[in-house]
Amino acid sequence: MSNANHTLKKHNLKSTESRLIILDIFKENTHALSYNDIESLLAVKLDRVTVYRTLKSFEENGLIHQIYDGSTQVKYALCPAGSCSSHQHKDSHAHFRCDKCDKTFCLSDVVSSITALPEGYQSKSQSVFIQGICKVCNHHVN
Amino acid sequence: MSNANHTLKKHNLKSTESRLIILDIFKENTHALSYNDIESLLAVKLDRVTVYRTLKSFEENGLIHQIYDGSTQVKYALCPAGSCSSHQHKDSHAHFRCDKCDKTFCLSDVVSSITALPEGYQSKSQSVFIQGICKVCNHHVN
DNA sequence: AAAACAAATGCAATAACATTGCATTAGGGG
DNA sequence: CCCCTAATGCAATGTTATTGCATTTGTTTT
Repeated sequence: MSNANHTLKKHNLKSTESRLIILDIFKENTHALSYNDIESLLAVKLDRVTVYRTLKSFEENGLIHQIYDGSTQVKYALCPAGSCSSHQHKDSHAHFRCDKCDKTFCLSDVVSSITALPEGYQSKSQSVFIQGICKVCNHHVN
Repeated sequence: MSNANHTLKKHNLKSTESRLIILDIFKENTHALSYNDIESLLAVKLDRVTVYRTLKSFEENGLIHQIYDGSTQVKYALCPAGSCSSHQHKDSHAHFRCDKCDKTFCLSDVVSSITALPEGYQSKSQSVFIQGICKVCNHHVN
């Protein structure tokens, strides 16, 4: 059984062609993907609805998480292995958006801490969003 | 000259009826507002396009900033006095979304710090997004 | 205070993104 | 290999946001 196949099973997802294709796309791309990104990376055309529903099922089963990075479309990225379940997403790692290439990355190792919240507020989760220049763009200095 | 009038002038915005109405709505609401929120708070009906364009002009002139809080619509909130210009938004304060009432607030005093970024990444700005229970909802304990 | 000009507004049309219902197909347990 | 359920694809529709253009309004100049 293929690796991707196994991943789907592990997350209680029936292994279908569309899901394998989309999962593959995520595994081959280190940055977060919007619906449009995925569509343009598809070798075979899949129906729009199928893609949206696949993303939804992946998300509900803890395989990917949503990222709001200020672009008009929601983006998705693979959850760090074992960190998310169908019940709760713990995508509390940092997200980094590059001002040059506009790509958004998960930085799993970056953690944040905050000063105390005002009286009365209670925090359940927090996440940091960083903007700057990514590794790749920093090396392509013009 | 009214206070709101003065605020508009200060941000190089022509003082018009629509702008005064919308600015007023922001001043009366401490949480971030989406287009729909604003529409339903309007006493007088304004054209959708006018509202969107007003928000755009406010944002371009440093009066409000956008917030992406995971809801389907972009939200807007007043910028902390004097912190933003037409050239750059410094909305690096924390944003807090309440799980109960679904409102999103700016917490200007909450600051965050992060651990070092991976080699090659360079940060220009960062912001924290916190989810939890807000002040008001914490007091309405059922 | 009125004319003149530029910017803001409102309407209609359309674009961009996302979801629903339903008939058909395919995965996988038995 | 059959059968049942879940996944898929199509068509239709919903939601959010933007554009072009004619008209109106705010402000500057005289």
